[in-house]
Amino acid sequence: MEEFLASYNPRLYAPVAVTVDVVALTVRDRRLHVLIVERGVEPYAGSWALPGGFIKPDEDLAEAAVRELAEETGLDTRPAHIEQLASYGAPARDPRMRVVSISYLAFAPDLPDPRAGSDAAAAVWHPVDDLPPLAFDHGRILAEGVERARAKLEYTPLATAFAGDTFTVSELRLIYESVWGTPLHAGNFHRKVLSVPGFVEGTGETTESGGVRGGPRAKLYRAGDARLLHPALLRPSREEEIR
Amino acid sequence: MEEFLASYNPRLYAPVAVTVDVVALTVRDRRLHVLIVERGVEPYAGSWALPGGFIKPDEDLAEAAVRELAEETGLDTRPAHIEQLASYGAPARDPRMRVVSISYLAFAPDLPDPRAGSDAAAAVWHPVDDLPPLAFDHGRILAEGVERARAKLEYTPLATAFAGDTFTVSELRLIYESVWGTPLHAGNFHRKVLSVPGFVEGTGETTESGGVRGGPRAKLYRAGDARLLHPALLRPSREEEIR
DNA sequence: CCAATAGTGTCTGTGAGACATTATGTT
DNA sequence: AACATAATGTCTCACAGACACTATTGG
Repeated sequence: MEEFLASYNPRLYAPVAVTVDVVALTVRDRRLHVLIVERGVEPYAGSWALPGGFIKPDEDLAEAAVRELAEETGLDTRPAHIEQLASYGAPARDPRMRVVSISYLAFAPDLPDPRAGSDAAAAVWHPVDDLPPLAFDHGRILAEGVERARAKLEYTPLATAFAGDTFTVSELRLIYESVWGTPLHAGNFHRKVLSVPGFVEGTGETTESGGVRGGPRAKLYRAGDARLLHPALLRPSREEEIR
Repeated sequence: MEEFLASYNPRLYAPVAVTVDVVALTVRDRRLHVLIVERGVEPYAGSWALPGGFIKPDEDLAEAAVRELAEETGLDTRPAHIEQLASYGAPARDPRMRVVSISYLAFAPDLPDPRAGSDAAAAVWHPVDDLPPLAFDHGRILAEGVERARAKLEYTPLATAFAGDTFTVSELRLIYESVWGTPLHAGNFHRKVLSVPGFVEGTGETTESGGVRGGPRAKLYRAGDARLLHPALLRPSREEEIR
C-alpha cells in the first residue's frame, strides 16, 4: 500500500475541478423564488447564475454548499433544509477547464434581501417563473431543482421548511400553492393536513387577529415529527407528464 | 475573458480526482443481486467493491459509468436503464487523494455471469441481502442504490428493465417481490398491473407451456409507453420508515 | 386425480375531491 | 351589514386489499 501511494501521481490525470452550486428556494409574496447572483468575475461576468464555487481541500460537499451560499449572499441563516440534487460533468460545461459540479437544493423561509458577497456583483431572490438566462448549465440545474422541490412536497413534510417556526394551515396551503403553481381546495387541504400523522402538531395558540379581510383567528401549528407523509399529499393530476 | 483564461492556473487548486461507481442490479433466482468486483489493485486490493473508476478527459459522467461497467465485468450488453444516483466527496473517503465519486444506478435483466476485466480480479452477481464488506464507502452507496431502486418501482415502470423483451405478469410480480423482499397478492397484482395505463401492453402471444408445476399458459406482455405509473403501485405499508 | 398457476369477480375500508355549512372575524 | 376566512360535515367515486372462484395446465 505504501509503495502504491509513493508511485501514484495525481498529476498524470487530466486536472478536474469540483464545484458546488446551490438552488436555494423560498416563497415570497405567493410566488416561488430562487436565489441568484450576478457574477462579478469571468467567465460569464455580468450574467446571472446560481451561487456556488470550488470546494476546499478539507471540506465535505454539503459543507461547501452551505459556505458558498453564505459567502455569496451574505445570509447568515442556515437554510431550513439542504439536500444533494445531482451532478453535472459534461466536458465543455465550463470554458476554463473540466469542472464537475455537485448541485444542492435548499429550502428557506422568507428571509431578508441578500447582499452581494465574494465574487458576486449582486444577489437577489427572483421568481422562478420569470427568469433571466443563467450562466453555464444553471438553467437546467435550476429546473431540476424546482421539479425536485415540487415532488418532495408530495411525500415529505418539507413544506414546513418554507414556513416560520409556527404557521397556520392557510399559510401552509399558500406554500403548496406557490411551489406547485396550482390553487388547492382550502377545506379539503385543511382536513388532509391534520389527518396525516406527524405532519403538524398544534401549539394551542392562535393568530393575534383574523385575516386582513376578516375571518376567525387561525390555530397555530409547528412541524411534526414525520419524515414522510403517509398517505402522500399528491398534486392535482398531471396527465401530460405520465407518458 | 482571454486574459482570465491566461491567468487561471488549475494547479493552484488542490488536486481532486473524479470517479464513477456503478450499482448494477438484476434479479436472479428470485433474489435481488448486485454486480461487485474483487479489486486487483491498491487500495483495497482483494476487497470487494462496486465497479467504477476515474473519468476520462472528454467523457461525460454517464458515459464513464457505462464504460467502467463494461470494462470491469466483460458485459457487452448495455444495462436496460441507467441513472445518476448521488455523489460522495468526504475528504478522506479515498486514502490516495481527494476523490469525489459520482454513483450510478443500473438495472439489467438476468445476464450471463460476468468475467473479471481491467483492474478486477473477479466479478460476480451477488445477493444484496448477504454481502461481504465493501471497499471505500461502497456499502453506503449500495444501500442508497437499493433503496432508490425499491422506491422507483413504485412510481415508474422500471421493473420491466429487469425483465426480457416480453414477460408474463407473474414474472413481473416476481421482480417486484424480489426487489422489495415482500410477497405480493398474485390476483390483486395482476389486476393492478393491467389497470395502470401504459404500464404493459399485450403481445397477443402466450407462453409455450404452463408453469413447471402446472397451470394455464400465461399471456405475454411487453413494456408500455408510460414513464410514470398512475396510480402508483405502492409497497405494503412501512410504518417504521415514516418517523 | 391433485396441485399449482392464470385470471376474474366481489366486497369492504380508506381516502380524495366536490360541495355545503357554521362560526368568527374585519371593513 | 356584507364579506372573507377557519374549520367541519357530507356525499360520491376510485382504488387497495382480502377473499373466493373458475379455468387450465403439468405431474
